[in-house]
This record gives sequence, C-alpha cells and structure tokens, in this order.
Amino acid sequence: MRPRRAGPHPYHHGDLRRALLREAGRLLREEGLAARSLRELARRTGVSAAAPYAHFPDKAALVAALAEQGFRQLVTALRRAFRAASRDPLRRLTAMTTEYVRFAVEHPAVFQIMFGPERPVIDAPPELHEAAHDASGVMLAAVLDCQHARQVEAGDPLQLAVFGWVVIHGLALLLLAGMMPGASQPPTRAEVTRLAQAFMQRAVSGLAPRG
Amino acid sequence: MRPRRAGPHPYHHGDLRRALLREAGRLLREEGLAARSLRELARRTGVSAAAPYAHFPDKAALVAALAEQGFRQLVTALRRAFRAASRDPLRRLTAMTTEYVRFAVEHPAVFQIMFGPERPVIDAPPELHEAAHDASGVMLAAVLDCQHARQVEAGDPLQLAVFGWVVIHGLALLLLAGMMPGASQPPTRAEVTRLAQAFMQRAVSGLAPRG
DNA sequence: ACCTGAACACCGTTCAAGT
DNA sequence: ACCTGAACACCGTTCAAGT
Repeated sequence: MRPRRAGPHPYHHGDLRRALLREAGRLLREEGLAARSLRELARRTGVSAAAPYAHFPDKAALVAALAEQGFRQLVTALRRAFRAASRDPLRRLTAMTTEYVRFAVEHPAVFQIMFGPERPVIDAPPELHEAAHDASGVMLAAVLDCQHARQVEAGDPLQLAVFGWVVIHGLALLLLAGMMPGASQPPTRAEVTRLAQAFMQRAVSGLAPRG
Repeated sequence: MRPRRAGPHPYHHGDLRRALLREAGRLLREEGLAARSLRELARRTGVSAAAPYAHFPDKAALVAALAEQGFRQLVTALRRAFRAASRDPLRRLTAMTTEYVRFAVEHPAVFQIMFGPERPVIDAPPELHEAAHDASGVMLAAVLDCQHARQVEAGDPLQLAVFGWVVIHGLALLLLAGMMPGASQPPTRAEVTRLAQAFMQRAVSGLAPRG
C-alpha cells in the first residue's frame, strides 16, 4: 500500500540496520563466536565494508545490539515458559529456570555475548542495560509468587531471587564450558531438563542434613 | 654453575616459551581481554612476529596454555585458603569458595579465558583438561569433609560438590558481568567476602521455609 | 633447534566522493 | 541520508633463509 515499495530505495535495503542484525544472528548460530568479523558480515549482507558504520558507531555497538536482542528473546522465552507451566508457583519457577538453561545451551554464542567478556553491564548502552534488567525482573516476580505460597521462606525477595539466578546461571555456564560431570557435549534436551530440575530442587532444600 | 650461562644463546632468551607466557599474563592483567594480539605480545617480548610459532602451533594453543596456568594458580590459591582456615570443615569450605570468587574478581581476564568462549573443555589440550579437573577435585574433597562432619547431608558427594561449585561460579560470573544488585563495580574485597559467605550459607540452608 | 624478514590474506575504521 | 571505493594501520600465519 505504501508508495514506491519496489521503487528506487538507495541501494539494497530499506532497513540495513535490521538486515545486519538478522544476518549477524545467523552467522553466530552457524559459525559460533569465532566468526565475528564485520567485513564478513557486510559481505554476507551484500553491502560494502564501510556500510555498517552508517548504523553503528563501531563493532562493539553492533555486538551490544546483538546482546540486547538476546536478552529480549530470553525474557520472552522465560515469560512463555512461566505461563505454560502448571499453576503451582514452584513448578512455574522451575519451568522458567529450565527454559533459562535451555536458552543458554541452544544459543551458546549469543549467551556468551550477553554475559560475556569484559564490559560490565554498567557501561553498556542503556537499552542493553534495561533488557538485562527485565530478565532479572521476571525471575524476581516468580520468586515472589513462591514466597506468597510459602514455598520459599520469607525475607528479602531480591536476595532470594538472586540466589536462584546464580544457581541457574552457574549451571548454564558449566554446561556450556563442558564441565558438568556426566553430561554429554552438547547436553541433550532431556539432560538439561533433568539437571535444571535437580538443581532447583537442591536450591530449595539446601545442602544441610534435614532434621 | 652451568657453563656459558651468559654465553651466546641463540637470540634473546634461553626460554622464550616461558617469557611469552609471563608477558602474556602481564598484558592480560594490564590491558584486559581486548589486548590479545600475538604480534603485540611478540613486540613486548622483544622478538619477531613469527617467533612464537616455534613454541606454539597457533594462537589458540598459547591461550590454552594461559588457561592452564590460570587453573594451576587457582588450585594453589584454593588449597592455601583451605589450609589457612580454621579446622571447622564448613568454615574451610567457605574459605575456599570465597577464595574462588576472589580469584575471579582479581584476575577477570584469565578467568574469562579459563571458562570462556567456545571451546568446551573436552576438546582442549589434555594438560588444560587435567588442570581444570584438579580444580574440581579440591572442591570435592572439601565437601567430603563436611559430609563426614555431618554439616552436609549424606548422598552422592560429587553431585553435592557440583552444586556448591555452581553456586560459587554463578556468583563469580554475575559479579564480573556487573549484574549483582548492590555490589560496586569492580566489587571490593569486603563485598566479595560478604557475598561469598552469604551465598554459601544460603546454599547450605536452601530457599525453603524452615520448619 | 630457534629465530628473522618478507610476504599473503585478512581485519576494523576513516573519509572523500557519489546518488 | 545512506552507501561505495580506496586507503591506513593493523592482524594471524607461512616460509625461505640465516645462525
């Protein structure tokens, strides 16, 4: 309906920025972290090596945009897992954390970029910062539900949620690093489910002898 | 005492391999992960760009050697912390895990390389694989002590040790990523101590309401 | 055996110039 | 406003040649 849709837009794309991010995501999935070259990305997108600089100040900014995209996808996946699970709050929390590990295992390269090298979130672009904050927000909400149902002890919910996050994040990263004893490499979906559930169970019960 | 110590060894070094690793460690501490260029390293070591290839098949091999060095240092630090702590097994375990987080915060670049991008430990060189395994070994031993003292429940010690590891590893990485709410960036030594102790305490007690 | 110097095929980034 | 082409200062890696 809009005029000149097939008309002479400048060169290749109406929206090179989006095209670059889409192709970068594909590159990351196919080739892993190693293939992180701007020139290669430009080539695949059918554009000159200098073209990306019209949309991103530098390579780091493009990578940050990828991380932001990753966080948004993660949040969406977590929310969906939460809603799809049974009404029991602890089960919902577990479904969510399982999805967290699943996301890490299925998108290892993006996950490494999200939490990855160097740049603490603090000096990341504000959109990235915000997207990361949203991710911790959904975890917090799920923990609050568990507290209300008295499945998790009363006390500072933020502190308790962070503990849950730490457990599931540590699990995800040891799996990615191939350091989880007994898990295959890469871990199967069934293993991920089993491990995530076992670790959440343990996070709830603790290490101390019962009694 | 050995002959010709100051004599005409080939060019600069008697042991270029060691010199390269030492300089690489310094580079990593000073400049962070970004400065990971072989040519820059060669320059700093006072040697041609091609010289490292006499000692390492490629750059990845040098990085793997750095990771291995890191694991050895970590194991040494963990053992020392273990011995220096009071005799109470749980206190010793906590002292060790605190040291783990401390190591991560004080050597962020090496830590990222050790657990870092891409290469699962499985297809790493065997020396690296072994050094990483040693690190998990000392954690396991400390957990076994706690079980004997009935401070940790009976059950598969490996499984319990891995849970402890996951907690402390997750804490270390969220701190490095700057995602621990309320912690400064970089975290102070006092914050690290407080957080590591709090999280170990929580790992022992669990999230469930007591009673 | 260990290192140099020169070369090759790549990078990220800048900038004038084109449409 | 958005992109190209050429250029600059870098990379990792190879290889003949030197000692």
